[in-house]
This record gives sequence, structure tokens and C-alpha cells, in this order.
Amino acid sequence: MNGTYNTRQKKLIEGFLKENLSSQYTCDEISEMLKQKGTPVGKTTVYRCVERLTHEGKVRKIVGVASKSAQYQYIDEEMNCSGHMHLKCLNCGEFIHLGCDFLDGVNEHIYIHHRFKIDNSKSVLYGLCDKCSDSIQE
Amino acid sequence: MNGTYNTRQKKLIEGFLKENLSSQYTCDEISEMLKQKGTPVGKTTVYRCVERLTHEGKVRKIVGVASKSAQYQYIDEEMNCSGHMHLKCLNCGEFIHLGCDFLDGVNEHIYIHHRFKIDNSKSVLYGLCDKCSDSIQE
DNA sequence: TTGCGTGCAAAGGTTTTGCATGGCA
DNA sequence: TGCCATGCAAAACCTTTGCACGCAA
Repeated sequence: MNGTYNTRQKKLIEGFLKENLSSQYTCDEISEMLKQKGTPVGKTTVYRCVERLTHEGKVRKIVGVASKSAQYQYIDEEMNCSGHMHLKCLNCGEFIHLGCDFLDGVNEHIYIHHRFKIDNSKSVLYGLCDKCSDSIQE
Repeated sequence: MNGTYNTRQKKLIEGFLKENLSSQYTCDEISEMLKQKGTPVGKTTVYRCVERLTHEGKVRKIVGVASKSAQYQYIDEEMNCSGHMHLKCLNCGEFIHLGCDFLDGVNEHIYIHHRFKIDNSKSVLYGLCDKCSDSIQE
């Protein structure tokens, strides 16, 4: 089916994203970075591989605003990302994990009172971070 | 600058989205629908027009998951969408406005405690609605 | 009349697909 | 050995741009 084989290329892509937990990359960037590292992986393979990793729940796909291409980021299991929300600054692209008692109750509230099961691995809240909010007067 | 002229095409696009407040459409769909109505508007113009409308704050751009193309939806002023969050079902595409006292405090909490200004017109939470959650056993 | 808006055609970019080959299990 | 995965090239899409013409103000 999917992800049956554990190929060299899959390990390389997964490994690269795992080493850069706090960053998001496009398929083109992933392919480029691996090439620079001396372990090139074809762009087509990167597209197919991150797709698989996304379905496996290991990688988050961000189709937001900053880049016109989709970006991918490894989901750190230790951070328990499925339990909290995420923010992304529209200006500088900073990605923030919202671990916080108050907000942890939001998912539950929405589930109980609004009968909707939020998927935190697919949801990102956009806005402006502290620094950018200050610097952008408009 | 932008939106200086009130052209026939702009009125048609704005009118169509206004008549379908609860739905989202891609540029292609908008162009197609207007053609079927006997009032065709070129696809290029649709792209440029919704872009303008988005900047004017009249239309919400949804770059989410359901469609590979960006979708656009008229922002109903009476609903005061900037004050609440939105949900979109990954399965059926239903779009839900979350007007609720508890959740209205979320933006404020995030602003005060996490120093981040959420833009509700650009943020959508994804997950599964009640019906789809039941029907999808997997 | 001025200059923004329109729409065709073409360009630009991203993502997907076809297909022969390669490599994991 | 049997399949799935890879990667090149090409196709398929989506979106943007150039440019001449149209139209709102």
C-alpha cells in the first residue's frame, strides 16, 4: 500500500525534516538541501514521499500564505502537537507551538459544544507575531 | 490604486459571492458560473478581482486542504467574522462560523498571553464535523 | 480625456503522471 | 522473485504577466 518499503530516499527525507523540527520546507527546498548534502533525491520522489509521510501522520503539510508552494514539517512526537494549536506569522513565518492550559481546553470545548473534531496537524492560525506587529505600522 | 473603478465585472463577481455567502468558490468556478448565467467574465479578470476584493477585506481567501486551488468566500458583515473563528470539515467541506462566548476569548487570550494577533479572516481550523465523524470509521 | 480594468494569449511555476528501471523484503 | 519506489521527461494545472483595447469617472 503506502510506505511499505523503507528506502534510502525515504529515510533521507524523513531524517532531514527530523533534524529541522522547527522549520518548514517546500519539496523543492528539500530536494535542493539533500543534493547539497551529497545525497540527492529526485524532486518527484520528494513529492511522493512527503505525501506518504503526511498520510502516515509523521509530517505536517502547511498550505498557508508565506510561500506559494506547500511546505512540510516533521511532527515532533515529544511535543504532542496533536494536543495543541499552532500559530504562524504572516510576516516573518515564525511557527509557534501553543502549549497552554487555557488553550488546551479549546479543542475539547469545540468538540463538546460544537460537535467538531479539530485536527491540529492540519490547522494553523495565521496572524502577526509580537515583533512584526510592532514593526508593521499601516 | 486599487478598486478605484466599479466595473460591470467587479459588480458581477462581488454579487455572485454575496448571493452565496455560505459557499466557497475557486476562480475557475466563479468564471464558469458567471458564464452559465449569461454574464461571462474572463478568468484573468476573476483572478485579479478576487485578489482586489481580498485586499479590500470583503472576501476571504481559503488556501486550505479541500481544493488544490484557492477558494474565495464573501465576508458577511452582519456576522462580524473578524471576531470569531471558523471551522471547515475536511470531508464534506462544510464551513462553520464559531460564534460563542468562550471562544471569543481565545483571540484575546492569545494576544495577551502569547503576544500574537490572530487574523480570523485568514485562519481556518480543519477537522471533521459531526456527521462526517460518524460516517467515517477508519 | 485619463488611466484603470479587461481579456486574450503566452509565460511561469508547481505538482502530477507515464514508464522503464532500480531496489527492498 | 515480486512489488513497490525511483526519477527522468512530459503533461497537466493553476496563476501571473504583457499588451492592446474598452470603459468608468
